[in-house]
Amino acid sequence: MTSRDDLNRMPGHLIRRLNQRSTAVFSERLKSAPVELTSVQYAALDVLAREPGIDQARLAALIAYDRATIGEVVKRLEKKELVARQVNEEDRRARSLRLTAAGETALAQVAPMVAALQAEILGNLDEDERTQFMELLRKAVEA
Amino acid sequence: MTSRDDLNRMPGHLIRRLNQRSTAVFSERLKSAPVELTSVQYAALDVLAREPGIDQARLAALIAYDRATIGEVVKRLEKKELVARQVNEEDRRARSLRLTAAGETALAQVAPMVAALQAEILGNLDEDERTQFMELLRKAVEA
DNA sequence: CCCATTTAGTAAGTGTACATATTATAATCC
DNA sequence: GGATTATAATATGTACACTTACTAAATGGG
Repeated sequence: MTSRDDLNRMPGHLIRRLNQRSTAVFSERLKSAPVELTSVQYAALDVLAREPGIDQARLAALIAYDRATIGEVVKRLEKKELVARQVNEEDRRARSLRLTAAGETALAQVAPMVAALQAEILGNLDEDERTQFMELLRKAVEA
Repeated sequence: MTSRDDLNRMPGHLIRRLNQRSTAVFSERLKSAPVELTSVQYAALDVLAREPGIDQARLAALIAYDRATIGEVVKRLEKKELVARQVNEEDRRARSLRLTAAGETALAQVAPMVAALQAEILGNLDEDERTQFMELLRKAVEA
């Protein structure tokens, strides 16, 4: 007999499925938010609140994306008027990024929802398992 | 002081980063393959080898994707002549899918590479941790 | 048998995600 | 200080990934 279910023993496949679940939970919960955001958009806002004035390259590095993707994400956030972008006069290649007032408000409203939904992503695990899993996850992702 | 590093304590963020690592390892290793495949394309070939003749809806269900995405993936595999698609005469809405000879060959060549790269995805974990992690991952993803 | 519902696939639209190339600007080296 | 090199952003192209809407075909109930 050939081995059944090979795919479901592969880390790559299971990781993809968990990520899928993660984004599904995120967008489902965010539907009831005053401002609808994707998880990437949320991550960007979160970082910009902590480090106002950084440019797109630094933002990309901080949330672990390539610059091209972040360029698109920022463009959409700018369109929604949650982020303002201006040429950095010290380095005219760079665009300095900041939250707008609406961006600050949106982040404040959404942050608790995002925090709350995290447990649901790992809803099949109990408290202990979740802690354990997070520890291993952190280690697996380390530089 | 505000809490530093919130993002890096969130399952969602870490899961995304691990998935990112997973796909990066996959495409990096597959560059030296005789046929270059994405991880989704590989998953599709793998399932079709086990269950020849299934339609796109069933394929989508087995690898946990939506039908629209699988439609695109299959279209590309058909273009590469790795998969053949024909109208199911018992249900003319459905398209019956099979590997071509080239598809069988490609899968046979690539399967060992894919199996080998899985450990690398969790390369930051030791043997024990990997086992543990896989157990929790499986549980987290369960229906 | 006929209509309502369901289902398979496709189409259209949005949003990542990344590689590669190009442009503008900055920094460095000779 | 002019050429070389590096970097920020944008542009282009490919491949997911999902939602909603649509078409065609099958099914189930009355």
